[in-house]
Amino acid sequence: MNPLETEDLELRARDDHHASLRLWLRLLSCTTLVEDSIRQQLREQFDISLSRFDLMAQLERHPEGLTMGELSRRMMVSGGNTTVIVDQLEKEQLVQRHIAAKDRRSFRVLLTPSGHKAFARMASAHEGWVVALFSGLSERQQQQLSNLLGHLKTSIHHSQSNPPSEHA
Amino acid sequence: MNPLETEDLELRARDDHHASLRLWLRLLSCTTLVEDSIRQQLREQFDISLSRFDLMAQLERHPEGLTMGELSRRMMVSGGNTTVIVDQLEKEQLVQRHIAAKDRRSFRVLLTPSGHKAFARMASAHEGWVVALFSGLSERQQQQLSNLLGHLKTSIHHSQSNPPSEHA
DNA sequence: GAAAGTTATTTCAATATTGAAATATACAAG
DNA sequence: CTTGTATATTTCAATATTGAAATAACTTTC
Repeated sequence: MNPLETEDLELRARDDHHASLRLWLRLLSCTTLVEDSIRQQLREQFDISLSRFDLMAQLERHPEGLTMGELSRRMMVSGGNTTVIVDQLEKEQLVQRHIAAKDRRSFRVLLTPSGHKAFARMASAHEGWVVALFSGLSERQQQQLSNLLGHLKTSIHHSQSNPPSEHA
Repeated sequence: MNPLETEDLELRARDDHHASLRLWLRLLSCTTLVEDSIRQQLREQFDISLSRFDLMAQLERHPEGLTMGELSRRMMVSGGNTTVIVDQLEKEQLVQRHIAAKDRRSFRVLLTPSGHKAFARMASAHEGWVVALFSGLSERQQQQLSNLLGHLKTSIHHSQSNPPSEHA
């Protein structure tokens, strides 16, 4: 390989790096835009935090309930944080800790009937906001975006469980 | 329009909604994965927070310096937060508040020489992590993803300055 | 050149989040 | 049974972030 080719490759590589970096900044800024908008709407219209809404959304999808650990993992937050949020929601009787007979270390967290009702009201508005925020993309573009993000997610998960060796 | 057609449209609409929701959750989860990974690496290898790194990155790109307001807007965080971060970095002499003769309300924040040096070291490692995290996507896929996110970002910004009227 | 309004930053109190240590229960091996 | 180890949750202190009020400097208008 002659010097010129080497230089070309290095330039290419450097450009790729900058491209990945730009891509990451763009990804971050889109997420922040959407997240801030939703957070603000939830606060204004329902006086609820995004975390609490998210936790209720997880429970809605799992009528059989979830343990604290499952909730933490799904929401990608610490266990300590999950405890706080569940405590708050339980105080307002929107969720309930349901002790399992089997294993007294853990329990399932469930939506109460009133939690279910409250969530239904919010979820419909929430869905509308999300649809509106993404409506600048066609259905086809959204599908593409979703596919690409799916790839990305899988590959990150995979690389984290099988980290590349440092040498060779 | 007969009942069947109505039902079809409603189903289509509902599916689209769920599609946008799923897309949003996927976007969020990719961002969280990347962000947590970078945050952890920065902490482990350089003992610095992501916020502080981000602020220095903004300054690196603007050798002429940025005002507090510009920094807040670019980093999409509150002014109060920016003050705290600049205070910390200034205490460690990585940045400097440079008073402008013109307008004594504001000033430009600049990287100091040692800040510049420290950032250069970190930036190169950081770029490597980002490249690795996105390496599951081909160059072409990254380009596509970047384009789609660019559209999304623009359309959200546009819709927020020109909010759709509620009726008609 | 005051008064009124605007812009830039900081301060402060409230809230959110993490990560580590503490607690409690379960399970497995001897 | 008891000891050791693993798992599930909570507590707690430290850190991060926001948003509103306070402060200071500038600009416009009369």
